[in-house]
Amino acid sequence: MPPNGSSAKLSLEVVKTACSNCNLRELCLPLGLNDQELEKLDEMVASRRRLKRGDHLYHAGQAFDSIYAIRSGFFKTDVLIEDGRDQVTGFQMAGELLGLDGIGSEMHTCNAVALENSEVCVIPFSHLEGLSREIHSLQHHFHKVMSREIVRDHGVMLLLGTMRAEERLATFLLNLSQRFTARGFSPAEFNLRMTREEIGSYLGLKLETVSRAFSRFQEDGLAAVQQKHIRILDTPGLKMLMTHQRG
Amino acid sequence: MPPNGSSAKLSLEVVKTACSNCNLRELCLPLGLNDQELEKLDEMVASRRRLKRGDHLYHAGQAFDSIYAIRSGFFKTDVLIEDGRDQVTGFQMAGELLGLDGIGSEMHTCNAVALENSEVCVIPFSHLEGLSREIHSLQHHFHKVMSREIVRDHGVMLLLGTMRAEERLATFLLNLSQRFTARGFSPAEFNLRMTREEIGSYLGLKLETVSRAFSRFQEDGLAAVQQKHIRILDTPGLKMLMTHQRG
DNA sequence: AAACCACGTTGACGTGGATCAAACGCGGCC
DNA sequence: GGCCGCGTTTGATCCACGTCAACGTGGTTT
Repeated sequence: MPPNGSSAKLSLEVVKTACSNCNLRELCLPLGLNDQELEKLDEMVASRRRLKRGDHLYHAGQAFDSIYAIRSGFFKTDVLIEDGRDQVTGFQMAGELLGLDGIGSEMHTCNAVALENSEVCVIPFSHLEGLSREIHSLQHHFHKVMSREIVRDHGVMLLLGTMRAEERLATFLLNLSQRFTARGFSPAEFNLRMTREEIGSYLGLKLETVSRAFSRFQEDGLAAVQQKHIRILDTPGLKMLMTHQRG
Repeated sequence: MPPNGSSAKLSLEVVKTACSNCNLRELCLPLGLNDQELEKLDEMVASRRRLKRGDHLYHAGQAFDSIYAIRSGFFKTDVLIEDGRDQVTGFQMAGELLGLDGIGSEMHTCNAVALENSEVCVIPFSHLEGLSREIHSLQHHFHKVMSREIVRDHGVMLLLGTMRAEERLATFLLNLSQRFTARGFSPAEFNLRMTREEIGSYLGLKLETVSRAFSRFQEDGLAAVQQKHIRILDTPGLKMLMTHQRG
């Protein structure tokens, strides 16, 4: 069984799985709410949606009316322009929100694609705005989530604007590791859900460069890489790569 | 007198210049509010702050409690990390908001620096959250503003991840042009407030590359460039550069 | 007006990553 | 089991941009 393979084991529970008994509530929107607030939140979550690997949760251009909380699975978001250029803007995992990009223009501005079989909670945005007028802590937490998304994007801009290939990949691996850890998985060992090309698109590199950087990590004893299976061997070494270097 | 030179002429008006009679209200937070809602907004804007060229509005690490609406002037925001790397994450002009990055962690995560003498409205964030619980349209508009910031960042990621130097610069110029236009200035002629190095940092290029790209635009008749003064001569040509090309 | 200084331009050269190309590994499917 | 096809690895070559260096320019100081 793969370290954090959430793909297998179809859960049979058709039971009411609401925010109040969701084990992601400390990572997701409910954070900081009390019991009765949580109950209100339960009512807001309109429905669930299951997606198979490769399915689109939404497309760029599609009308926006809900945001989505990932219950399980793994997604990428990407933007593409006429001439065929394509940029992966992020990879999202359980507990994270999708669709915030659509609020501003009332339509989605990127594509969200499941990279493995996944399930999301559908949160009609007007309900969220309504409820966050009632529940201060929900309002505040939602603002924090949006703000953090902006900060995350700034981090990616820093990466794309100033880092060299291996620094980018090291940063990427450490970020994944940290997020897996927060979800109770191994910090050191995991399976990538995305291809080299998708990693490359996210990091502003070509797939060959990503592959070579992985090989280099392997040579240098920083990580054991076998296709999509990653084992981080030297976290401090990767951190060094990420921050240091230059000059 | 430069086309849109807001630098000179210190206005002596100490008059009450509130949102309700601010000529930026269609670009800024008040958008879509009715008269009585606007009055409430007036009360929320706690104070003004004037900054001279080079002054910091806030520093990374500083405690967050307010966001800022630019009344006049021009800013940059940048993040920098230990090893000296530095990424300009945006340039902001009148009517735009600064400080959204600070909500998530209760402290600012980037530096905001005035690139010319500027004035901002100080908006205590708790007041904004309070008022947006009362005024639905304010709440919704604020969410839109944050969302658009995310979308803008995705655009920059696309630029940094996939474009070549001249495409980046063309995109940058057209974006500035469009924003100046929205503020009633000439779409074709303006003065840059930032140095080549700052442009380069924003676009993920070195200052020499920026300079060369400007020279190339000059040669190709796309724009007349004289130090900081820019005159766009061939907007369609720049658009072509921006989107097309590749392959 | 001379001297200074920050910023910008231009040239020569080096290099990291892109591109092109070939082979390999692995899972899916008859 | 053997074939097929996608994803990955690896090598050889190329080129856009970075680096280093010299010089130009416009604005400010004295």
